[in-house]
Amino acid sequence: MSTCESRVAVHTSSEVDFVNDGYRWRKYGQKMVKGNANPRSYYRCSNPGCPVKKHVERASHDSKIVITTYEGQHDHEIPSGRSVTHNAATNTHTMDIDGKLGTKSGGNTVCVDTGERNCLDSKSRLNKRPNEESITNSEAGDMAEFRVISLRNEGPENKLSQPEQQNEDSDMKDDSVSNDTVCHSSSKVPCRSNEHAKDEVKTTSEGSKDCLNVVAGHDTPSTISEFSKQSTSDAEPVQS
DNA sequence: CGTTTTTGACCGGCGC
DNA sequence: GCGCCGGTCAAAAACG
Repeated sequence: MSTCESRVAVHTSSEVDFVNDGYRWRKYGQKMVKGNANPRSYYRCSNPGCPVKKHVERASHDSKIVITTYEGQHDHEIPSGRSVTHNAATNTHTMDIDGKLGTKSGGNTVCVDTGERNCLDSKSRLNKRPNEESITNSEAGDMAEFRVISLRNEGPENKLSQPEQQNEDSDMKDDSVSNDTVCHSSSKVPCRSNEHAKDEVKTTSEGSKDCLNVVAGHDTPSTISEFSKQSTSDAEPVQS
């Protein structure tokens, strides 16, 4: 169980602290965590039997950055009604991203998958995990672009946030992060209100990358370095 | 009326 | 062994 858990940290630049991913979530707790003035909220998938959980918190130094950590995999489809518990307020802002490439106020989302989605494949890429891909695409209803980086950790790597900034080198050398998969996808916002958002997708390749670094740089420096690397060279295969 | 949120308490793991 | 901290539970309140 523990070995096959998947953990995905999603960094979202948004003013509301909720990322609409298409699923229904039920909040079951909220806690103040050390080193962060903002509380962390704990959600659980409302679907009966679904083990997926997620934590939502804001970056301590940048309240615009929302860090959502997903745990586990949904064993069901996205609720057709798309009756998400919260509004996808982000979407509205997200659109602005289009005109704000490179600015941190965009609506970019950075996903860092630090879990073991498939214990078996250590080096397999997205094509090997249709699941993840589909999830990312459809579930990322939240905004224009989504990037998922799967860092394969064997367990001890629970702390997504490195205490200190390490060199990307060390990061890559790290045993716990032996494999990383970059999943890059652009998704259209699911909500009706988003129907206006038509072209946010187009900025995918460059805009997100740019913002990506900005956003990520604030939070998980080391991871980020990988981001830029990966996304630059490896991000595309996913989608197309 | 059913579902979700809020919030304090409780529990287990970890470091000292 | 003790204290701290993160995560979860559960009862009550709020909401649609």
